[in-house]
Amino acid sequence: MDLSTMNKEQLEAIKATEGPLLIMAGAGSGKTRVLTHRVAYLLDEKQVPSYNILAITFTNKAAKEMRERVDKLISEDAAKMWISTFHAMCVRILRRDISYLGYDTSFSILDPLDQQSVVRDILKTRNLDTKQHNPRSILAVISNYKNQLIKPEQAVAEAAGFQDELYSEIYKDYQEILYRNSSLDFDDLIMLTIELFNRKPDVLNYYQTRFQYVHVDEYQDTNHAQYQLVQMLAAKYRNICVVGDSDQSIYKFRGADIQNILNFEEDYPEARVIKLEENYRSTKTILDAANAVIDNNTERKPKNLRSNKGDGVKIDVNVSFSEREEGQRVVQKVQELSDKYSYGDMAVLYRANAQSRAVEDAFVKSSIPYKMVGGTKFYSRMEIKDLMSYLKVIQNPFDDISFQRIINVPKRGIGAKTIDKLRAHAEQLNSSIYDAIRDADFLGIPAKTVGKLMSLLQVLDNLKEKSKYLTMTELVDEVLADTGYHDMLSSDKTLEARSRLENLEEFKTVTREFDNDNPIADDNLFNFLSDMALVSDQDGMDDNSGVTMMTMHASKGLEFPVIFVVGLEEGIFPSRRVQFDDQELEEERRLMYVALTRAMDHLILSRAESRMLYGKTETNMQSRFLSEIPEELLESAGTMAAGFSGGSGVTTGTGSSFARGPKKRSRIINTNKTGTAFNVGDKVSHKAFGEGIISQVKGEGDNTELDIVFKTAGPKRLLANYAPLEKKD
DNA sequence: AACTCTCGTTTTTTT
DNA sequence: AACGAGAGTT
Repeated sequence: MDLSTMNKEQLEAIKATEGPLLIMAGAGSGKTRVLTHRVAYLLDEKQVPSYNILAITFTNKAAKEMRERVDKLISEDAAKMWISTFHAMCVRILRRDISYLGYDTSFSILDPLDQQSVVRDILKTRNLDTKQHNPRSILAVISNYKNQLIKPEQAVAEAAGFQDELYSEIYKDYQEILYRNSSLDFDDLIMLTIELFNRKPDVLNYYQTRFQYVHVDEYQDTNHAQYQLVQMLAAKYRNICVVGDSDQSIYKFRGADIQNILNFEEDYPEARVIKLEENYRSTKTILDAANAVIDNNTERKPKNLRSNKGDGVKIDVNVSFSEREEGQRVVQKVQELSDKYSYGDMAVLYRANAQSRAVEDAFVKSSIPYKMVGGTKFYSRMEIKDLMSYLKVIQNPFDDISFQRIINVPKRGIGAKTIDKLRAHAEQLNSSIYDAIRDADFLGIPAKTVGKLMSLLQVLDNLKEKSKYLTMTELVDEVLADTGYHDMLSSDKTLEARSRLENLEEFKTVTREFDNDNPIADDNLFNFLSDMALVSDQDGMDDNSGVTMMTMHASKGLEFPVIFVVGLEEGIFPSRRVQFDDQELEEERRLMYVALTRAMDHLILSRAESRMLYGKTETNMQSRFLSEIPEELLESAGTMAAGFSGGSGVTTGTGSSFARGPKKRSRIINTNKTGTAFNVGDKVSHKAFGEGIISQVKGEGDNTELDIVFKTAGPKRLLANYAPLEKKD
């Protein structure tokens, strides 16, 4: 193994194999390289059996990459080493021993949509309104409990106040339902692994003994439960190496606790701390900008990240009139740079997925190949969810959540009433819908429907048999054929149905890949489902062919020669919701820091003066983050109106005709829609509400809101732009 | 039971 | 603007 290219600190980190070690790795400081070499060093130089090594990452991608890179470095095969995500690791552990906790080993893993339907069900049975109690926020509370390792009983006991009491009760219901369905959500995977370890010390001891060397990547992103899990695993040998950068902590919203990394030295007083501060990725200009921005955070340990490269070129800043023009500017720049860089060398980053639209449109129009990471998720498409539900039910018949999804898809004439009866019966039996169907005869379900249910059961049982000897690809085909799902879509000639069929076809590339890696075994289906549950849309498509589009969050850990950051506007980034919360604001700033430090050579920042987002046009000032970059690092031409906090004089790129063309067009579209002007006192008539009088006019242009008192329908607030209104004289 | 339409909500980020 | 839940209709 060649360590000659390592700098002093890197080398130190690689060789400090014994005892606790904290590697504070700044962006682009060769963190992954150090980690992989460290593992390789353990294997090759220290002769540690691969069996004794554990490395935990947050994404599948990181895990995969790490394994590949380690494999390249070492002489022997390291198949027995565990390199996996927290969640995949826990699935593996639970799969062996979850029966100690009373769960079935063929448990399903719920995705967020499934979770929602469980919560909705609970709200329904409790006669609660989903409008007053938002399922998503309830799930956030539940997730919080689990991250804090608080069990339902404890949550209920400690609840104070009406909402706490209610939500903790819902948590309890939720957890019971999951248990009955042999289903776990993501947070359960961690929480239950810890519970397993607590209840079965010998199981814990097995893993403690096995994993003599524990590594955790992105340690700043661990939540309390994950932290706890790591502590347990490393308690015996205390050979724990954590790597992270507190400036890149951007997942607080899902429970990440930055204190985990900040307190490492207290947790392990004997710990060594090594700082990697030499950046090999970005030009000095880019790094200076990133450092200047992050320097505005008060709650941070100062760090001195040095560039290893030259100054490079200045940072481009574009100010556009609209988000459409912003997209066109990106395209223009992409084309400019495309003789020097391939499309795969470039990435466009944005704060929220909703912003991707305008950029995507521009790419489509100019036929520039692109790929989007995340966003409208492939795996949450209806047809994919349906197929997965079939597979889940075949694997785990107790999974009522999936069963209810597919029981009448395609339409089999099994309606809400029948399902209600089955559910009630299943509850009485303390069993599943699948089982309840066997008693359908006695439940007052019409004979015709009973027949349908029976034949469905037959089909599923058959498929279960088939699953034992078919490849996943074959099984998917059989499922689609036997259940009538394929026929349902192919007989429907709409464009939508056709695209759904295409998606299912696309899905088979995933199964094919799985089949290639996995010879047929008894538990093929289980393994496939486990993999799938933990796979995100970010994984897979590794092709290097187009410009990458993704959220800044998704970009963490990646690097590109050319990076675009769009939507640098107050209210967008930083997001409106955090503008007045200092802590949240610092988290956003770290996100900006992450985004900037993804770039190697070129950084192009842009903002739009007005933006149509979520159905309305808004005008925003320049993002404070943009203003925080020293002017001398920016490429400017011409002058524009000042931005946030006095503005640093950031300007348009060219002020050329390019900027004006779309400007006009957008304006025309806006005025066309608005049409008539409305004033207080005007009499109007509305398609549905009838006659009324305008009592107030708020906002302007697209945003004009009208308060109207209707004769019969009473007072309403309407958007002038969209309401079917006619002015009367 | 299936379909259609309307209404209201949503929009941060995700393993 | 887009989407989904729920109500109302056939």
